[in-house]
Amino acid sequence: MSDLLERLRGRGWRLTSQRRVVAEVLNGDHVHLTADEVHARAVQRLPEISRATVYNTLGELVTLGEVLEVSTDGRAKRYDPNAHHAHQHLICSGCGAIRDVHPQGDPIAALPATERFGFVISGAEVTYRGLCPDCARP
Amino acid sequence: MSDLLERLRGRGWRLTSQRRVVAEVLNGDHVHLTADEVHARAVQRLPEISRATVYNTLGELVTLGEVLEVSTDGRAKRYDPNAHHAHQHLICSGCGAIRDVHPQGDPIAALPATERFGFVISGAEVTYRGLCPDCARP
DNA sequence: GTATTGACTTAGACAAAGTCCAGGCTAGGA
DNA sequence: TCCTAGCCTGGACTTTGTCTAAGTCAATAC
Repeated sequence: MSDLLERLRGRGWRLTSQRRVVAEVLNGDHVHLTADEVHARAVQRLPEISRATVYNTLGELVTLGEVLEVSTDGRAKRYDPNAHHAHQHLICSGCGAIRDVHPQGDPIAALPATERFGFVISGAEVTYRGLCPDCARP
Repeated sequence: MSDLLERLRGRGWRLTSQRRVVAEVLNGDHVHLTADEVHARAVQRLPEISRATVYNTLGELVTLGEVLEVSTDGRAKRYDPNAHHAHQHLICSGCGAIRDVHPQGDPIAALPATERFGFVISGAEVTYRGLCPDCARP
């Protein structure tokens, strides 16, 4: 946690109370929060923090590769602090619950050269969809 | 094309001029249009068609499994009429271009039972990211 | 400890994407 | 031809995110 903040300071980040709070919220017990959810939790610790600052900070963390942006449903983006461990997502079509999962093999390897159309491929994101045990119950 | 409309009529769909136009636009030469782009093209054929109708019709086509919704960048959703052929997407991080690609193997098979957490998995969506030949040029 | 300064933050306006609603219209069956 | 449930429209509204001008403050230098 303060690892993260120290790392960012080393990269020229100013260490403000707002950024500290956003980082703390992301590393709390809830993962995959939306920007608005991050803001709501941040406000509890720092009542005057603005929405714009939360958006800015999240955007910077994504740019710096410290946080992953996950587009689950085309609505609000979600932010995943677990960016340093390769993983994919499993989403419940019923209730929207998200779990981190670790499939076997590298999805990029599954794409033959003839299907790459000359692109330089930098990453692959896999989203599994299904019903969680609660939503699948009859 | 009229295959599609006949199929939908068989499912109890009313065949209105608005729905016909939306289906025609989707099957035109551009794939992966946003809802707004679909609307813009539909208006050229049927000037009084409303945005709400385009959104409703696209939503119904997605529900019926005739069209795929693709969330490329967390902004506008895009609609892919090629829903009956399993495929994934390759997106250029530079210009946003999208190509349909066909990876080898089934991504669902790559997810071991221990990583499914009791979910009933219904599908997997793979998004490859990279730079297209034009954007990769120095 | 104080001064300085440029990066950071704020409030609020704005924009884009999508949804909802009341009222009018119409495709398809009788 | 008539009827009616389902469909469409325009416009207001919501949600998510961005931008801007003015004020604030962390880090550095003195």
